[in-house]
Amino acid sequence: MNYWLMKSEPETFSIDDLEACPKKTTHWDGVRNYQARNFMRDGMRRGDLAFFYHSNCEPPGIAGVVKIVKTGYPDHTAFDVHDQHYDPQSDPAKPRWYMVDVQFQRKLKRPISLEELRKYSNGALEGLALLQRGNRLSITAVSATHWKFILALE
DNA sequence: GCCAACGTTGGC
DNA sequence: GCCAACGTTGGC
Repeated sequence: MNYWLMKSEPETFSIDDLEACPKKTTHWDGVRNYQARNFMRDGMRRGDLAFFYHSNCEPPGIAGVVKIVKTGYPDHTAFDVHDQHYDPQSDPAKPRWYMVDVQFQRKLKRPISLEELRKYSNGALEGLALLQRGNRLSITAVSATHWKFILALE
């Protein structure tokens, strides 16, 4: 079992939006970064858990927990000319971009803000990818130790 | 294969 | 809205 952190701008798609989805499940489309793709295509396993992180909002931070319920498969939005995430260089015969399905598990009892997480950047959360300088990666790995520590902050 | 220009992310 | 960080693109 692995742990992850997945960012989303709540104005675009929030944890409440996910909870409102049929079966509280959706596909995590639109990722157009190779490192993040590789995590979804090669790293994520069914049953893995991920923090749902709200980015580009006030305050940014971890809002809840989701579960990976379907492993990596081609991101069809890359094939759709009318989609915002269309990529002519991805074609169904050789897809460039992948996505997974995630299911809502729960919201945290209280959101854990980035500011709060940073307090531990030189301590218990040292090495957490989210806190690495200038990390804009939308999907990152979380160690089991860091996962437990963050949940204990609730 | 280098690297300048460009586009995007995301905290502030 | 600004802008630093940094991934990607494309000319050479």
